Amino acid sequence: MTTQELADLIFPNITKTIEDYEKMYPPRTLEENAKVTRFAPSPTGFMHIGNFMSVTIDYLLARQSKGIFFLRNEDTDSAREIDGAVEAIRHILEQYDYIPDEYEYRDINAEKGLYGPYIQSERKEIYHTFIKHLIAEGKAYPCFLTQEEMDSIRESQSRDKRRIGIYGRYAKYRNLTPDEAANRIKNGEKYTIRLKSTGDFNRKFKFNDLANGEMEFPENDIDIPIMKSSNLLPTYHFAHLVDDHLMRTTHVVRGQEWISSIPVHYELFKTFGFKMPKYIHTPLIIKKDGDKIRKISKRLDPEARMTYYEEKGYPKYALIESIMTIINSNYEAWRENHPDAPFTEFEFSPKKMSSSGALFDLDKLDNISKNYLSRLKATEVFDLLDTWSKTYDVDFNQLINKDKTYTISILNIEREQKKPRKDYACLSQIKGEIWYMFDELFTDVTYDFDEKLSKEEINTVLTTYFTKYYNEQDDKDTWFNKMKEMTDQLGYCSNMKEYKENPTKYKGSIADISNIIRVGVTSKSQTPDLYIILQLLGKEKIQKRIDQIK
RNA sequence: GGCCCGUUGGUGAAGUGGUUAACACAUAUGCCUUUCACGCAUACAUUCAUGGGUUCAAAUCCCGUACGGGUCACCA
Repeated sequence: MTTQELADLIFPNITKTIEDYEKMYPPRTLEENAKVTRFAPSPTGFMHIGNFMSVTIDYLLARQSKGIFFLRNEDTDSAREIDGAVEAIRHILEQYDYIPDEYEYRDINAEKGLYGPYIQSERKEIYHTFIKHLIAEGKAYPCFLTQEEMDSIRESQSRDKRRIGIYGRYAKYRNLTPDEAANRIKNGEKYTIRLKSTGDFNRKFKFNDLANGEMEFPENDIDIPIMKSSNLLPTYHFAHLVDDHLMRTTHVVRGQEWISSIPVHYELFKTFGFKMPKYIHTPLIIKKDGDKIRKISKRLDPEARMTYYEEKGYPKYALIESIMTIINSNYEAWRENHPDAPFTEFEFSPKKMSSSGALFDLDKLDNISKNYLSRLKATEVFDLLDTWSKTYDVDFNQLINKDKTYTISILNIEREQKKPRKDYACLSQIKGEIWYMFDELFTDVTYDFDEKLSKEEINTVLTTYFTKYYNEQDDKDTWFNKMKEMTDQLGYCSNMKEYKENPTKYKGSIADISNIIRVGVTSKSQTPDLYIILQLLGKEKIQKRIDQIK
């Protein structure tokens, strides 16, 4: 029996050839230097911050070069597949406007692009064609090692401090004759297909990673599995080879944890004589855990999941800006000079990417987000808040919509000016900043009056002010002059400089007076401008609150 | 244990043989101010993990050491 006959026995229904597929998926006709990138997550969990970094780069490279950015669903591990994962990924991509040029979702049947299917489980026939070719050529073989056998090999290798893996003399079935292999298959033995590696571990080859520069690796000599016995789908390595070749990917962006499989990918591409894509291995997002440093984990670290930021209501701009500063640290300087440019105009340089792990700094995120939100118009903030609260705080959503104009004017306090306030970094923090403006939330309040003040004093100030001085129609200057007038009248000092020089001469200062009114009306000792707050609340609400104190 | 990578302040980092070791965030203090916030100002690495070497000169080049990380599945 020949290897070709063995290949026919294993894949009797495969009649196409590699050449057929080369014709079906010809090289793309794109502009010079156009990059073809892909985001290729496996539907085994929710999107995390590391994925987000990769996909941001994918998107950026494709957009900047007038290339193609496509989405591929790497669902070859049926056992670990999680319901809803594909939807979650789609949701995130839509949220950040990273819309793939080519994609397909099983449920919506919307196929775009000529290089599909983009779902690996639907590409079985393609993979089998490539594997069949390899077997026919004697470059791959069925392996009948059982799990137990492999476990014991690994154990003994580890005990003897040898390299771990199925290679050399451990590759027990690599030299089986086609007849012997055929017999076992006919007997119904389970098998996996392994690459018959021709590499030499003692030989080195150079590899250039766009982010990390030149690296040297020993050649791969491990007979890695390329097709699983369980579902007859390829392993990641083999699917990467076939898909990125046939889909004509030019740039593969993935996490640094993949660097160690470069020798395998190098051999795979060499075996077929395909040109390798360029690789950008992104820094791992790390986390300090006590004095341990580790890769950030979806299970352990809530901030690793992209949904964390959605729940908190961070604007997408802030996330993109934050991740961009990690991707290229000169991004911040660029942003300073181009405050309004879309991030896709930034010239990304893989070389400038850090090759050690980076911590995703939540303080930095807050700062970026605060700055961004502070520059928006009140109506824009309202829209964001409205959308967010519809999902994450329904009661609050109803409240802010009860009197939309009122809510917007609250959000507009000290906004749309040269030095706008920066009170909140995310939408979920807004309620905590403005709740006291709503009577519905102004229940069971604890007043933050200065402990040194007597009840009588508070009462005096409040009644004096609201019976003798307060007038809703006053403009800001008149209002403040009246405040001063009352301050002096009550034995306080309306001039701060003077008060600071002789604090004992007075009962207190205009700051104390203001604060009594402030607390009386809002319960808080720290709020934005008092005048605006009084204006917005209006006479009726204020009166109610003053009565409530007494 | 093998292979690969890394180590500049609390964080992201600039820096590629001669700099007072940028910048941003965080922190602290002060100023401004009716509170808070904003803004402004100042402070924060005597030193670039460490030992040695090359050099007139090293964070920058070379070697060793230590430490840290990634990876070694029919998982991606």
